[in-house]
Amino acid sequence: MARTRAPAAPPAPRPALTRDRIAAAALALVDEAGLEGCTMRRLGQVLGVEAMALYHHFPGKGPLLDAVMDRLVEEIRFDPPAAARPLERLRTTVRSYRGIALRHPRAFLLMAARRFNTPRTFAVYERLLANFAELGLDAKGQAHWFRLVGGFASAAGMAYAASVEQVPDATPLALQHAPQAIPFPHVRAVAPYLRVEALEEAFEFGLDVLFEALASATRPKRARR
Amino acid sequence: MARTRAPAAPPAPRPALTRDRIAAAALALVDEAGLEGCTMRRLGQVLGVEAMALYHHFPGKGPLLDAVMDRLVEEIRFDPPAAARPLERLRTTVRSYRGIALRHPRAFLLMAARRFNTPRTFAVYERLLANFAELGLDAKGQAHWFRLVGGFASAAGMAYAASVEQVPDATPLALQHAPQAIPFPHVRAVAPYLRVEALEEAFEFGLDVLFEALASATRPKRARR
DNA sequence: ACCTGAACACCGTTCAAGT
DNA sequence: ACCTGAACACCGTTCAAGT
Repeated sequence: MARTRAPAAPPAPRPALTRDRIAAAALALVDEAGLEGCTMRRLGQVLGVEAMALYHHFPGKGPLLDAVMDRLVEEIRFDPPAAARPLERLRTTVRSYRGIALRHPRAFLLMAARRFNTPRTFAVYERLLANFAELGLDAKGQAHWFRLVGGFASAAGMAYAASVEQVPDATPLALQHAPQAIPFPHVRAVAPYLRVEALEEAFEFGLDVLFEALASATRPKRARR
Repeated sequence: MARTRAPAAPPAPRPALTRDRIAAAALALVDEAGLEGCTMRRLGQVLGVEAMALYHHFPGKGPLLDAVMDRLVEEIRFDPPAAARPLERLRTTVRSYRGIALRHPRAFLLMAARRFNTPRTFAVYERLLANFAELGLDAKGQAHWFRLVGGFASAAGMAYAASVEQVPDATPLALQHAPQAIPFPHVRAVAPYLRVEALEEAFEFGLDVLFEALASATRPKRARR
């Protein structure tokens, strides 16, 4: 019965339970076990505490997931204005947003499916929209380009997540494993370029198209020099 | 105890349980109760059967959700080649894909997060890629433009779904309900154009940008006339 | 204030049994 | 072949109780 670990020492003076420690453990658990594997009970177990203890720091699982998102958006990179031109800084930011999917493929769904609802995530919106504003876009233009560029980056992250994720209920993926068996000629021909190894290039292609269009939409019409 | 409905009649000669009837009921249940509300037990109840009976038609919930996706992709519109030019037919198809979110906001997440894995969904890929091929794109170009245009449409559908969906664990949405309280000037200025009422225009804006770029990328270089 | 333990109302799925 | 009923191993969350 007795576990061999820590024989007689005081029962592990575990660090105090805080919102930050809980959110960090939750993200780690999602990374390891997936969103459906991150349960209040397992999370409590990881933290050496009963599941119910978590409810003293978060009113429920929803707000806890919001805190996980707060941690994810911290990985978005905003270069200082002096670092490069507005368009190039924006490109860095968009790349880093999609890059979250590479490090947290199982958590990225939160970014794509949950609303941004916390002050931290709103601050991210603020910096991002400020960057669009720097390009000379008015409020409507900022919204439109944000939806276009942000939507594409979000979908690109999801595409990566879906490609590497072995969700338990997924049926076998012919596209990835047996392309020669596909009875559709176009799909068969394109399959190599839809594989996970090709996602990086496809993302950069899309970025180039979008930023070229954005550059030409925001370039001053006269005084072109 | 006795229910008033159907007093003494034979116990409702319910139609035979088939994969199609189950999938249709599942989609209706998702539309009504959301993805998390569509449980095997409730679905059985809707169909007048024990939950376990469903396992005789589907090996599990994953394949059942694949069947729901099969029903969703049936709503994607492919106009016949005679109807319009390839670019305009493609635009119709992309619009109709994002339109699924308008009719099935709670089910659309399946399209964005689950892999296409059934013959029916592969047939959709085939018709879509064939349309890209008509534009003169090679296999890699088809893949890249599919990722770009399809990703944008997918994200646009998700944006709509997230805007209308009252997920139970969502924290109050300041952006939608109390924009004047937002302490971020850019967010506050742009908020009106991010609301659900503005999504249609933002989607059409994105479509215009993408299709203009696609048109210029596939336009024959010489013989421009 | 912070955590526990038992309980409630659920899940998806397995398995043996019915017809 | 098709469906049922009981059971298993889970969920998120409530509530009363401990310290």
